[in-house]
Amino acid sequence: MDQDYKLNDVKVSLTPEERFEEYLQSKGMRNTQQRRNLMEIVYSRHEHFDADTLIDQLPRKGNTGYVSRPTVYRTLAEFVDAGLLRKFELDGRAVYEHDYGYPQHDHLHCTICDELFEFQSEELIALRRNVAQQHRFRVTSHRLIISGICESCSRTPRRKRRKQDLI
Amino acid sequence: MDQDYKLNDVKVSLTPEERFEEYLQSKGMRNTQQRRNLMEIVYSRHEHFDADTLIDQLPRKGNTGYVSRPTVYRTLAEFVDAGLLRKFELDGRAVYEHDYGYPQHDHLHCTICDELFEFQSEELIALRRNVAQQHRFRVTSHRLIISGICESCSRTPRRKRRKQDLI
DNA sequence: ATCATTGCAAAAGATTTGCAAGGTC
DNA sequence: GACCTTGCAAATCTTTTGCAATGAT
Repeated sequence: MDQDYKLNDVKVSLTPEERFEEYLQSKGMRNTQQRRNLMEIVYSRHEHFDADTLIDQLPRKGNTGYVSRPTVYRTLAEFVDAGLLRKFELDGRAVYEHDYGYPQHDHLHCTICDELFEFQSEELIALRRNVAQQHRFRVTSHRLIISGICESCSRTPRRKRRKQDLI
Repeated sequence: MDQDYKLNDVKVSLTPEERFEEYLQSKGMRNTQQRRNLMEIVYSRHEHFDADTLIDQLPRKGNTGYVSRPTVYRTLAEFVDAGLLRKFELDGRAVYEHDYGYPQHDHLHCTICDELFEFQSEELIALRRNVAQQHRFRVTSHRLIISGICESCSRTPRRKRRKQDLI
């Protein structure tokens, strides 16, 4: 919670909590216990996650800190809207990652262990601008995922960590 | 149905029908009327489509040429497996496009009219190779979607053609 | 005749919604 | 106190599956 919200050349003046607070105020929304609980878990580590992973990290029903499934989905959408999280689709499910205070990047996706690795490329930004210009297209964002097999899985094949396997 | 299955520098010797026939034979599978029906519709035009769009183009239940929803899904998976179609996800639903006989390309996605525009970029291939090399990653494929607003929608804003709107 | 394939009905998985009860400003 | 938010239950949307009947070779 006391992390430094700078990474590489991206600097930000507000913590994610502060920024969310601003967002809520500007929308006439309220900062509830559930939203604070989720904020804390989401920012406790810098990793890609989906709704179910997040729910698994929450206290179970009946315990303090519990947040219901619909509220998790609703709050994730708010985090995205507030610019705190970025959302994308992988194999038909939604994946979230930190956006606020983190530089633009893309992903390598290992189809064996299901891990996501980040990389940055300025050439991609140039490419994107060129393509858009040729098509007279006004770009708002892009998503590049390179799929394959990561170094570790090339050496020591591991089984894919999948939802079904956890039952 | 009598198209020329060459585009740019990609040449193929078999029609999609022939290639699918080969695939079926090699797998001990049978060429049924349903599969032929779907093949014909899928190759009647070169456009991106999803399962529902395809089903909408089929005759309704009770008419000749009808194919049930489960069979449509099963057959699309076979087309992908046979290398005839490529599949990707957009806004949580599966989108298909011609693969066999068509060159590798990526997409611009207009978030207003929901249209997909294709583009090719050799720099992207080089970029992909470089990134993979740096991460000792063995690439099998990639997917780049640039989102924004197309030329036509910048001039004459149109409403998004969405499933819900058709009811 | 054998065995793949189909259509039906139902299930499954992820996400969303209506609404009454409760919480925040 | 006004009204935003929550949790529940149920709905939705897309895709998948079990299975008996049908069809292809």
